[in-house]
Amino acid sequence: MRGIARLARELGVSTATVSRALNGNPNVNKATREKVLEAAQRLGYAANQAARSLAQGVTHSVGFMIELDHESTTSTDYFFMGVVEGMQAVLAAHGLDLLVLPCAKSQDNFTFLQRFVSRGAVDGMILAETRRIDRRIELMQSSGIPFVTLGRSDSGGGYSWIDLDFEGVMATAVDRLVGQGHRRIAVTVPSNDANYGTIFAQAYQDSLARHGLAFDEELVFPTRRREDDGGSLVDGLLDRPDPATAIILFYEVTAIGIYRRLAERGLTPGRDLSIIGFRGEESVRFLAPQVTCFHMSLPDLGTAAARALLAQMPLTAPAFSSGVLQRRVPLSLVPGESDGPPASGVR
Amino acid sequence: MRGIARLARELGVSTATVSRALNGNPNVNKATREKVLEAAQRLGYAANQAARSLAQGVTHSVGFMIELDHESTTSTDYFFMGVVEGMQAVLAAHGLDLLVLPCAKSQDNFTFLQRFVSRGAVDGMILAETRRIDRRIELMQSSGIPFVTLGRSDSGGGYSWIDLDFEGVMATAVDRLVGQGHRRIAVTVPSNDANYGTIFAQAYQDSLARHGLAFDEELVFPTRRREDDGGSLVDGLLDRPDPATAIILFYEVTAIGIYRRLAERGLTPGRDLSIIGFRGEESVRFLAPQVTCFHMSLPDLGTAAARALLAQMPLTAPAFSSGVLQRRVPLSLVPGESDGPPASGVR
DNA sequence: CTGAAAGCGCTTACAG
DNA sequence: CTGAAAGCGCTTACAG
Repeated sequence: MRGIARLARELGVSTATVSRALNGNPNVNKATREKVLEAAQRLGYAANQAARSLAQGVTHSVGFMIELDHESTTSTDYFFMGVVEGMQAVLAAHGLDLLVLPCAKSQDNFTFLQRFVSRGAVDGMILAETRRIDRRIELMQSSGIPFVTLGRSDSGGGYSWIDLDFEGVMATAVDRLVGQGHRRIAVTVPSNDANYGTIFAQAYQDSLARHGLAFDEELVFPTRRREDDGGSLVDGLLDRPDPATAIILFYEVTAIGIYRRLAERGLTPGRDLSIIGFRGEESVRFLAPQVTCFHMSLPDLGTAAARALLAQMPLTAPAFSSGVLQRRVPLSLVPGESDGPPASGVR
Repeated sequence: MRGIARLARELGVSTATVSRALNGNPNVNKATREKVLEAAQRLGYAANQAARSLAQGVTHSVGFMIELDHESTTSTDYFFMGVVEGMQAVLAAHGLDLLVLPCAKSQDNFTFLQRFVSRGAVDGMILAETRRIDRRIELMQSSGIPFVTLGRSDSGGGYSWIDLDFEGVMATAVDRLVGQGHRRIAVTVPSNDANYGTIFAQAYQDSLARHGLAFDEELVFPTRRREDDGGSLVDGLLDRPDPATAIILFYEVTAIGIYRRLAERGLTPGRDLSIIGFRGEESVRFLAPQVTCFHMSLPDLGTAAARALLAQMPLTAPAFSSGVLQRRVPLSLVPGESDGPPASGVR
C-alpha cells in the first residue's frame, strides 16, 4: 500500500480525511488536520500529481510555449527568461506551476501545442512569438483551454493578448527624429516570421506618412538578432544619392556593429548618423555615445500576461476584472547621445 | 462519455483496443489500428495525460529546474536556453517532454524540487547551479527518480553530473599567461553561492602553485554577471605596489567594463593588462582587441546532460552505456589579442 | 487479435 | 466532522 492509503492507515483515519486535511477543506477537526499535516510533512508525502489531476479535472499548472531557434537562444538579446520571472511570481501566488515548454524550431509548433492541449496537460497556456496568421490561436479557442498570447495575430479574433506598443515606440522615435530635422529615416526589421516584424514595419510607414515623408523600401533592412548584422548596412545607408541620416533599430544589439562600421569610416553616431534603438539592453548600455532607446520591464510583461490568463481561468477569474484583455504595453524613451540634428543641417 | 470511451464506442471496439492501437502495441489487427489512428487524428484525440500517467506509472516527461534571479535572467550572459536547446532535442527523440521548471530565487529551492518529485510529476530531473553543499542531491537520491546535475557538488557522492572543465580552463589560462611572462595574475570569481565559483577559485590557486607563484587573496575579485562590474576593479588591480599584469575573468562580459576603464586611463588591453575570458560570448565578440577566451557549445552541454539522464531511466537505459556518468566538458582556447607579454617586460 | 474487468491514487458527493 | 464508495480516464494482465 502506498500514497495516501498508507498515510491514512498509519494515522488510523480514512483516505478521505487525509485528502481533506491536505487540501485545506474546512470540514476537518483541527486536531485531525494537524496530525495529518505533521505526518505528511515528516514522511515527505505529497498527493500524486496524476491521480490528483485525474480526480479533480485540473492540473494546477500553466504552460508557456517558447520556440527554440539557435539564433535567439544564444543571442545576448534573448529576453524570455526575464518575462518568465514575472509570470512565475504571479502564477505561484495563485498556486499554479509554470511549465516552460520549449519547442524546437525544427518541429511543427502546431502539433507540439496540440499534444499538450489535447492531453489536458495544462490548465492554461501562454503562447509567444505569434505569427500574423497563427493556427495555434484557433486551436486554443476550440480546445476551450484559457490562453493568452505574447503578441498579436490576425487569427482568432477576440482573444486575450499582451504585446509591446510598437506603434507608440515608432511614433515617438520618428517624431523625435523629424523634430531634429531628419527626413531620410531608415529602419531595421526582424528577419523572422513573427508578427511583430510586420507591425513594426507598418508603424514605420504610418509614422512617416503622418509627417508627409515618402516611404522608401530601400531604407528597410531586415536584420537578425546579431551584433554584426548592424555593420553591413551602414555603407548601403550612406553611400547613395540621398543618404539616410537616421536609423531606427528593432534589435538594439545591432547598434554595436553600426558603431564599429561608423568608427571605421571616421564617422560619429549621433552626428553623422542618428540612431534610436528599440529595447534598451544591457549589452548596448556601454556604448559611447549612449544609444537613445526605449525602456521596458521584462518581468512586468510576464506579470501582465499571467494576470490576463488568470482572469480567464475558472478558479481565479472571480478575483480579476473580467473578460478579454488586449493590451499594448507602453515603453518609455530613454534619451541618449546617439541622435541629434543631421550633420548636413538640412531642415 | 468522453475520451477513449467515446472514441471506442464510435468505432465499435473496446477501449482496450483503442489504447493498444494508439500505443503501438503489436497485437492489433492492421485494419483496426488504421481505423483507430485515423479517427484519433480526425477528432484530435490524445490520451489524457493524467489518466495515462496514473495507469502507466510514468509521465514521459523530464524536468529541468532552473533558478530565476533577476541578475541572471536579464543578463546578456544568460546561457541556459542554449543548453535547453540540446536537451530538448535529445529528449524529444526518445519521446520525452522537457518541462523547464523555473524556481524563483525568493523561494526555497529544496521545497520547490520536493513538490515536483514527491508528486511524481516527472520521470527524471536535471538540476542546475549546484551548490557545494546541496541538499537537493540527497533528496533526489532518496526519491529514486533518475537525475543528473549541471555542476558538481560535495553532496551525495556517486551520482551523475556534467560540468565544465574549470580546472582545464584555468590551467590553460595560467600556463599561457605565465608563458608570456606574467607573475602577478588576478582572477574574478562569481559572487553567488554556486559551486562553480569555489571550483574556479580553487583551480586558480592550484594553477598558481604549479608554477610556484604565490597566492594573493587581494587579486581575487568577486563579480556579478554585469558589464560594469569589470571597470571598478581595474584601479585596484593596477594602483598598488606590485600591480597585477593579467586577469582571468569568470564572466567574460565584465571585459567590457575593463576595456572602458583602461581606455579612460589611456591603457591598452593586451599590453598594459592581459585579459583572458572564460566563456566566449556574443556580447564580447566585438571588443577590440578581441578577447582571448574559451569556447564551448551550449547545446552540446544540454545534449550531454540529457544523455546522462536517459542512461539512468528504465525505458531508455538499455540503449546507453550503463551507470553513473561524471564528466567535465572541455573548452577550447580561442586566442585573441587581449593578452601578451607584460608591458614592463618582467620575466 | 479482442474484450471485460481490475487497478493506478487520488477527490468528492453522499450518508451518517 | 468522518467514512464507504463511486468515479476520474486511462492501461494491462487475463481469458478467450
